[in-house]
Amino acid sequence: MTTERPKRGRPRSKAADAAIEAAVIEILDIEGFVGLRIDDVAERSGVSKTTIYRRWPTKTALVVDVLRRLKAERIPMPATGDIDSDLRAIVYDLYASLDGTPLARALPGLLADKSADPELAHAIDQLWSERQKLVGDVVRRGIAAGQLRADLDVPTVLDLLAGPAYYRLMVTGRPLDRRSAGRHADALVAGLRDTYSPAIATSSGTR
Amino acid sequence: MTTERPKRGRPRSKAADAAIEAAVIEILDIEGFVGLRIDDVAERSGVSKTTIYRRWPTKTALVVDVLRRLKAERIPMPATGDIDSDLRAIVYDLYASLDGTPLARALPGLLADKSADPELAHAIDQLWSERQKLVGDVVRRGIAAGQLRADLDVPTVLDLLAGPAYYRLMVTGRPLDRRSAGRHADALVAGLRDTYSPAIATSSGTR
Amino acid sequence: MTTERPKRGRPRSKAADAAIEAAVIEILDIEGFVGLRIDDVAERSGVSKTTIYRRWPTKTALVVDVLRRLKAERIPMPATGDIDSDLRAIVYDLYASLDGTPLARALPGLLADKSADPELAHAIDQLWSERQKLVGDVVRRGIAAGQLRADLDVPTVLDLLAGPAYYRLMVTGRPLDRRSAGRHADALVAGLRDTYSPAIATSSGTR
Amino acid sequence: MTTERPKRGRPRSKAADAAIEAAVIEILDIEGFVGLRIDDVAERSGVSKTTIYRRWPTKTALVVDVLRRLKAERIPMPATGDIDSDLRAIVYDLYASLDGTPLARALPGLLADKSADPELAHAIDQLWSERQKLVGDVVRRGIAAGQLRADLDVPTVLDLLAGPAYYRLMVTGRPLDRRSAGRHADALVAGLRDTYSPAIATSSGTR
DNA sequence: ACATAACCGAGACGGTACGTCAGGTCTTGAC
DNA sequence: GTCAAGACCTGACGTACCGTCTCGGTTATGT
Repeated sequence: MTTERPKRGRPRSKAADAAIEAAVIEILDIEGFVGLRIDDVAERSGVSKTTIYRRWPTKTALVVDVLRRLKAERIPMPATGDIDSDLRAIVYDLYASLDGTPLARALPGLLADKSADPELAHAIDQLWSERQKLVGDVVRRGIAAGQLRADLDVPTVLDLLAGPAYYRLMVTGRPLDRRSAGRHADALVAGLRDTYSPAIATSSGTR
Repeated sequence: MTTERPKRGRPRSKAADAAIEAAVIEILDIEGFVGLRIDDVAERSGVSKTTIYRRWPTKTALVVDVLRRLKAERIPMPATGDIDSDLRAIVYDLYASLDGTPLARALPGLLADKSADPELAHAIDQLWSERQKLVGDVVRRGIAAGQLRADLDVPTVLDLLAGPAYYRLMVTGRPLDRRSAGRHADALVAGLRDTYSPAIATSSGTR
Repeated sequence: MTTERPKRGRPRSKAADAAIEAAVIEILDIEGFVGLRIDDVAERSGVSKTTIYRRWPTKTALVVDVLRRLKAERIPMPATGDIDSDLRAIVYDLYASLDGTPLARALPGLLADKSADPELAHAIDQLWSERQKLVGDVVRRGIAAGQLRADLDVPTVLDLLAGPAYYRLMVTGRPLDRRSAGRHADALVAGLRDTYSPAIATSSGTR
Repeated sequence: MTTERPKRGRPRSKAADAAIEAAVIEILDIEGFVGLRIDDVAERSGVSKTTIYRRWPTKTALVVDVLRRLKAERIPMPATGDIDSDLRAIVYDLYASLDGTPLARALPGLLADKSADPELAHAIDQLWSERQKLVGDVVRRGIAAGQLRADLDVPTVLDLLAGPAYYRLMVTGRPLDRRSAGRHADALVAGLRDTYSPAIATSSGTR
């Protein structure tokens, strides 16, 4: 129960929200974040610039919020307990979320402003926070259960899991398809696993 | 011999070049790429905007070129043949080059425009190309020599080596100090190595 | 009897009218017409913008109407028949109505829009029409009675009587106090009077 | 010799000045001051908005300056010494300057902002200052020479001379043609003159 | 020696987008 | 049907930064 305030005055148009969101996504897909102009969003969505600025103080805030809502729709990440398949699922999921999605089109531009804008930094961090927490739990459990190497710490593993994807997206520009996701997952998962017994099983059984 | 043209007229001031470069680096450090204004570069360097634009067609080209020259100063990467220490050296070197350097301050902004500007994309790629080639050779040799797992391919390893650093730089914003470089190197090198004998050596000897 | 229709629904609040009028006058006094914002009128009067716009189609119409009502309160101009004192009374009255009154604060702004807005033009003209008619009668009688120079026509006299006051109000900005009203009246009345006998009386008797 | 400064940098385009001025005058004539939009001035003159704003901080300043330059072109007012014809010339000249001229189209709008903007007020006052001084001299001499009534003071006469014209321009909207100028001049000049001998000449000779 | 050509500093210029503001309309729930 | 609240559209404003252009003036070389 979030207070359910009486709601006086004309309520904000939900249609406007939807139209704006749609327009942002479309333009993002065509022009990317840098090429996205608020005037264009206004025109394409049929909503006035005033209305956009009433809801979001700046272009950046608008895009972040649209992305946040998209993110929210995603189904929760399955955690089976099998460290191998869980890590693979995490990697595949990450790649899918960055392959041709609005997020992928917007990220480079957003991250460019991040260091200069603390509020933006926080907002962006929020985008992953939830998921990162879940992934962290999986990793922690894996270490505790002896499925992952004991010399690993959680933040390091998170960096290793996510890094390559963002690197491709922003630096090399190479595709983030399932195939490359598979390669990264293979190499990482094999390397992170505890190497005593599973390593032998791997060397014979994997691939 | 690059033609050695007759050189009529007043030669371009070398001092201007130096002053511009210095100004760009300073401003980059304070403001980052997005906040860097060429009017400011002109004022700070004591060089006129005209002169700047005579040499570089655009702000982006200027910054890329400054970075390129910085990069060129770096000593060549040592390749000892010992895959373990070579990979570690590569990782440490990468982290050092992204920790508080002008490159680090400029990268997010440059990458933001990359997808929309093919020329910029090419210029940025040039920045690493040489080094990437060297790293590729090391990895290739490691695989051929059986020091690295046989199921790895070169591009994948490059992504794994470089990804985490860029991820930290641009996404999480966490520091890229030697400590974290060490953690990443540890985890990666252990995982990438062929797991038969070296794995045992590692499990007992590392750290 | 204009039928007095049955009046369905909630009757319009008379209190709202009063509050709006008061707010307009106050704001006019502080900000003038240009600086008067209807949002401010709404807030200050405690009446909603909806209500204001239900009654007046535009900011200009609102202000004109408020002025009209103020004007209506003024006591009718005394016409004694003595051309001298009548003209003086007219001038004094005019000056008083423009010295620090809401009308004075609003006029420059209203007149600015006048030429572009016929309806406004008409509404403003209405503000004086009645009084102008009375003044016209006085002048006409004065001419007919030989008290005023025979070569004068009514519109010219009206311009001469009123012009200086508006000129001060809008152009020079000098005060419209009784003192200056007296000076103008003296000069005008003396000049307009028939010059045969009264002129001699004046030259000896005035001041 | 006003130092003739060395003039560094690209000089301001005189063509731009001319084009802007012309555009302002044209638009003023069609739309009046209120309807004049900087964007339109830019488009019509072929000069960018930036350039306009570089020279004048605001629309008002622009218009005032254009008017000032127009005013400057006017030939100096002839002062013959014959009070009668001098005053008539003054009145005719004033009417001509307000009949269908850019000044006339701009004035109501400018005066509307005058009371709220001290800088504007000063700028507007400057527009007449010179001429007012000359007229003042004529009046002063007339009084000293006994040609004008001794009970008159200069400011009052200035108000009487100018007032009716502005009143017509802004309040009644009636035309300011030569005919009405003549009527006002007749009435005023006759009234202001010393009434002993000239009055008789006038009553028989005028018209 | 002196003309020529390219440079340089200063600063105006055109263009594109930004974010803001005020007027006037419309929509909701309450009365 | 009116009211308060507040969202909404329109159209203009003034600002910021980019990259270009135009001056007057400065070096170098080449005849």
